[in-house]
Amino acid sequence: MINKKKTTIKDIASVLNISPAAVSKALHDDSRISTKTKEAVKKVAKELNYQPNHLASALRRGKSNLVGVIVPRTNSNFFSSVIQNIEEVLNKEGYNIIITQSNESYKKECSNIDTLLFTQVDGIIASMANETISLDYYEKVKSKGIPLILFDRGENDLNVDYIGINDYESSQMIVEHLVEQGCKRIAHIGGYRRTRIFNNRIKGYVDALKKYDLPLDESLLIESSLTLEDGRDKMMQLLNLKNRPDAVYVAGDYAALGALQILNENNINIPNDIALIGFGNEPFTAMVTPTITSISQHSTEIGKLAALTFLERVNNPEIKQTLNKKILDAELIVRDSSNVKKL
Amino acid sequence: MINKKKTTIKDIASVLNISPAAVSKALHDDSRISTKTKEAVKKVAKELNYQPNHLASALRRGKSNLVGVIVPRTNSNFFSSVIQNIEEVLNKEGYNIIITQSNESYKKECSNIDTLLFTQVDGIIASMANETISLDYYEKVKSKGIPLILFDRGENDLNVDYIGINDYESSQMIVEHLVEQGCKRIAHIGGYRRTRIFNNRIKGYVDALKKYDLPLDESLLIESSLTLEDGRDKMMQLLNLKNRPDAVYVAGDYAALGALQILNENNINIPNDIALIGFGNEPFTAMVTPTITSISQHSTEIGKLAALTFLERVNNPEIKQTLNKKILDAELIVRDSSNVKKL
DNA sequence: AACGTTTAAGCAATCGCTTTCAAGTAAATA
DNA sequence: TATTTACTTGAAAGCGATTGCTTAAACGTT
Repeated sequence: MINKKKTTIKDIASVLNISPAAVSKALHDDSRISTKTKEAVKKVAKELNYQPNHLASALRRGKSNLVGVIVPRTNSNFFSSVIQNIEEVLNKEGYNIIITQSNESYKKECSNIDTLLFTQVDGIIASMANETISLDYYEKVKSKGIPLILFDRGENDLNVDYIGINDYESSQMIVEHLVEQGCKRIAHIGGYRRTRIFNNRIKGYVDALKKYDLPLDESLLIESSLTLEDGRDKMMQLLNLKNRPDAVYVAGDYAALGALQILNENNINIPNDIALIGFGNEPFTAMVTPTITSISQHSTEIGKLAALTFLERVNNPEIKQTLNKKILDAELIVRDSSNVKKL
Repeated sequence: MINKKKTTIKDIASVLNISPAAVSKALHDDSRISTKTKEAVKKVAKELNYQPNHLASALRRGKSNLVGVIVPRTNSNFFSSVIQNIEEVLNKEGYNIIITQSNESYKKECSNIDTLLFTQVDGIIASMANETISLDYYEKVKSKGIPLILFDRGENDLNVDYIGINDYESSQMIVEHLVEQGCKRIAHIGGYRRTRIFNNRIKGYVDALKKYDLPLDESLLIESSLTLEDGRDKMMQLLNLKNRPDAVYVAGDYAALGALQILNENNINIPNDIALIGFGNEPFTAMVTPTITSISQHSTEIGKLAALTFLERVNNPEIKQTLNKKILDAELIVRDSSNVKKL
């Protein structure tokens, strides 16, 4: 039968007639061990198919080399791309990641945090659920003294690292672009105001209108959960206005898709009757008809930066955790849904 | 300052003047401990904000309560849904999952396996990368004696558990449906033959043609990587035939989307000129114009079954690992791209 | 020749928790 | 009263790897 007993450093030690301690040191290229012994140890280790017991070393060193990642869902191009880049950077440094999903639920997010703390992760990188308002649980993480890095959804007053894009500026770019297309009545289906990033997008929208001398019509500024369904509802609401908008900027791609469906179903010409812009640059924005203009959030950079920020923290525990915002510039990807000239 | 020293069972023990052993037992509701002591222990544990050290108990018990999951990518509705359901079932049983992505690369998949073994996972649930042919690495997992469960991509000769849908039958359903729509020249853009599931789809397609007395035209049966790009290329290839097909069944939704783009770009009426069917029921199939008929793979059930299968294995280690296929029936979701009658 | 320095490896204590076995106490039985 | 029996708890031995402290030998230096 197959040998199921795992080989330990003790086994290697007894083969070579040296102590387990020497084996451990040899495997870590400790300078106190001779090259000859090191080679012998490594050779035997390979022969016995030795696999270090991560749990034991983690216990001893008080480090699990595991990093927890919390995202609202993995089923989104943005998050899965962020995750992939976090993983790439951290794997190189010997860390593994544990991914958990909150499904936009605060309760699930809390239990995720518990799970991760229970697993003795060395740090947590998270993007908060839409629902999340209370920060108790994140305070808990902070109080454990392990690095906490937030991205995208998570700008906050927790005094921890944050990585995101410039939402305010993004809104400005969008409005500017729409104005260039000749739009005068620009609506905004925004996210929940209590979420910082959505609030920033709203602020950017409002200020941009002011900048271009466009009146702010309260009926054109709508708060939404930004799901596909709600995008449909809110778009319908806009269509029912006596004075319809000539452009709609939706703060999320899924909701933008819902809006697009309503427009198509009502045979409204996009972008000539109403131009449409989303946010997030999900792949489907380039797949639907017409393709949807959107904002790219630089998921690659965000992921890498988040990972690097964690590494910085974990390698310099003496530096006190403080607010450290890294804000990236976003990019407007112009597609058919807002490209009036082209049509 | 915040108390960063973690409380251990020793701390609780010393507060109550009992032994750490008693505390351990009390926390596990061991019958040998009096109710009074248990209550006292739990109260103190809460007061001291005790969090069990997972590493220590895992080391001691030789179980990490971690399950590794390997998927080609999380950025797909199918996989992310499977993952979510695996997580749901396993969390209830006290397991956490570590998700890794292979990005369809065999090399990455191997390193993922190494990572997971290193992390001392109690089992691995995986769907193999497209590239994966050699099974050495999975043999390695098997030889470690930890449960290995494969799903979707992974039907194999490894003699391990496998959960998937009935690909052969799915193809039959698709062809049957197309025949009902009046199609006579049905093309199939299939996946790589070496991958069992794609081969099964091809077989189902071929046999179904026979069943309905349709001739098998080799130029209508194409092997593809099933990426969006390749879907475009292969669709183009079909359009260039002297004798075009009147229906195309694509073995993957992304490639089907590519095909749809080409058809739209060439102003070919879907489904009247050419009907189109995908596979996987990715959300975007319901978002594009026209919506794409596709096969739902019951990701929910697959995830749950995979998790339950793992639990069965891990709770009955005495039962030898054997081939144990669980094949679910798939469901055809008819949409505009193949609904001739409706238009 | 005497002593300090390097180099190479071992010893033993931990990390925090679990588990077996024995022991102590109280209650029950003979 | 003596002996079981049941019930609680404690002591101690690890799980496997790491690490500070020693030791022992080899090497140099006056």
